[in-house]
Amino acid sequence: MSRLNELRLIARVAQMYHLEGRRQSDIAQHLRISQATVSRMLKKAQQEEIVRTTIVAPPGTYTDLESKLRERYGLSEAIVVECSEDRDGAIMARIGEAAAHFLEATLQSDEIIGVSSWSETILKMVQNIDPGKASKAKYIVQTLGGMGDPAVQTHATQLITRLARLTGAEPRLLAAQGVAQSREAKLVMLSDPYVRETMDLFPKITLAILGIGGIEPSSMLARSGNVFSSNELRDVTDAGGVGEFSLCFFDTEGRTVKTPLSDRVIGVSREELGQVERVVALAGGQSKANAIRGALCTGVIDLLITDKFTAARLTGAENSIVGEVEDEAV
Amino acid sequence: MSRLNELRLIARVAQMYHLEGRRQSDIAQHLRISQATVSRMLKKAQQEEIVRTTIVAPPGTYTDLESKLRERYGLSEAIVVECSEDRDGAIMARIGEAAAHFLEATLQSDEIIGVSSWSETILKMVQNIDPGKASKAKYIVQTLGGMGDPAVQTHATQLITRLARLTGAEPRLLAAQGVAQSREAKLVMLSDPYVRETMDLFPKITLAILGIGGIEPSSMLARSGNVFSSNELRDVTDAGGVGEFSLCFFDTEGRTVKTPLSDRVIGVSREELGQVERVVALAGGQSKANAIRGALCTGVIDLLITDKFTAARLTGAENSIVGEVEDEAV
DNA sequence: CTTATTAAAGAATATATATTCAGGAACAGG
DNA sequence: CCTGTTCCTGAATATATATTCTTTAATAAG
Repeated sequence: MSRLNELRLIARVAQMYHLEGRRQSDIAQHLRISQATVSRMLKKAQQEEIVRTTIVAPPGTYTDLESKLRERYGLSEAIVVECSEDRDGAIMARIGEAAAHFLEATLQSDEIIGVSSWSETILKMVQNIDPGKASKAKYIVQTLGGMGDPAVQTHATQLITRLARLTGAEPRLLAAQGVAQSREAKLVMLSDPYVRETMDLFPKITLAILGIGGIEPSSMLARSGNVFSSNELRDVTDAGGVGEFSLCFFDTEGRTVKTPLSDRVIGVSREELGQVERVVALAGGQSKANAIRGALCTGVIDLLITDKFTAARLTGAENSIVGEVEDEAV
Repeated sequence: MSRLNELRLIARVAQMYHLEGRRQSDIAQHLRISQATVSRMLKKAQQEEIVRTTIVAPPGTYTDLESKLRERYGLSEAIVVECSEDRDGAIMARIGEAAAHFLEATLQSDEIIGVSSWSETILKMVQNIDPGKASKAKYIVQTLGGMGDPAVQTHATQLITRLARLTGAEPRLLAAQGVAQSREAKLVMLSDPYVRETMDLFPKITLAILGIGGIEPSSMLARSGNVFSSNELRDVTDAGGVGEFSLCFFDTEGRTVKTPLSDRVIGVSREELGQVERVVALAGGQSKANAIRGALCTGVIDLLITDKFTAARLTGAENSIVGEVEDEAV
């Protein structure tokens, strides 16, 4: 019976503290007990579930999917964005916005940011950065050489340069092909002092921003400006490759898939990425689910920004998200 | 759109703080923002009602009735106890228990406690005090002389003495009649050095514990050991008197009701009670509702301990309490 | 193109809260 | 009737949190 009286007092203390917003010392004085006791009572109130705290996720946020992603793939953070339709265009736009906000909010001074230049999602991110909202970064480092068509290279250069301007950082471009014609050609390029200088920054990158690519010959070949032959791609898929970031290929379990191609890539290595403090991946869309899953299994990625549809596929919660869900195979 | 991204971040911060129990600085480090920002985000989360805190009153407690009592009568605190049946015996027992716990929990060292000796509810309180749980008080002061029958006087003395022992205090008895035969008889008693000594403590009382009495001739006369005549009581009721504490009579609005009787009472005055830091009243039961209402209106009482039925009557919430409610006139 | 004004953020700091510590009492087992 | 043990306090203190202050930059008005 006196337990009830004790709980009543605790409930009253909790009421004064949480609902009336009074200070503990004020409550203590009011009830002629010590502040320490009030603090202990409040702790007990939590334990006894006399106070219950609920987080109401704002509509359009997917706290649960984010939690599942974090737990399942050991991510440091996950951001799942609302997206009305499961179309790549819309998805990339939403992810880009979220990534831009994330960058604005959490960018620290003097960071060295590595960017794998030619992902469309990253482009969307850059387009959405509010100039001045992001604090000063030090360098924006291009972590992968350009691809084929000089026009595309220009885009990459512009993306890096623009991001550098937005963050007040110095751009460090990688004036080289992403994929050299041969191992020898790669060595030649590496001997270029400018290339070297940029690549020497790779181990100093504090924040890497990656796109994740799938390996469907069609898009891959197109994107790469026909640097790869169909045969080379088949080598990758034959070895189990399901996707890549910065042209580091991996299989479903996230294991590195090494092919002759690997030796020709000029860009940041998986090992170097593993050393980076924060690796952020931006990716979403039906076709990429498998690639993303593999990427997450590499353990390289700290933070994933994706859309709700992809998040649902990745967590096996296809049927639990609000709104229409397609039962696309994963 | 970026507002959503901001809210998402806030929700995540709230989640980490409230659900995962992480420190703000930890969260700040995790998200690469300053602790100050986390603090601000958490405040915003409250404002935006992303975090909702609820106090779940333990079953058997009546937070709502307590709030209403506090608000309606300007009480510092109110305690409403559970009580299965609306019977005076059960009610007094429950109130006594609650009062005992209250005293144990909130008694400070070196307090001077005034007790109006002959209320049965107070007796129940004393019976329920856990020896040693209450900290040391200084004096237990009897604030009203004994009533009629010497046997009853003995009870009063025992109550005071016992409470004194339980709290490690020194008992200060009022060796006098509660109601003198005449004004002259009162003056005689007041000249007694022991009586004087105790009464000199009245202004120094830091905590007064009162019972509240109604004025039905039957019980009142019985209780008083026929000190009052029916006529005297009629004087009181004719003047609008509805109740008393420490034989200070008042009407429905809490105004003092002064009759010739008043000059014969030997006990603490209403004015002296008004000066006391904490005045606790213990009272409940159908028959006393009106008296309690008047008592609360005097403004003398800081804290009321009562039962749920009485509380409901006092707040006009007869129909809103859980369980059976009698529609007794108030 | 200036010059207020506002907003937002982190560093420094003030304030509030949690925890450690020491003391006292109850209890159990010698 | 003693211990040793546990539990419970409040005082002192360590720690965490809120706020102030200052800087920076954006926006609006002149």
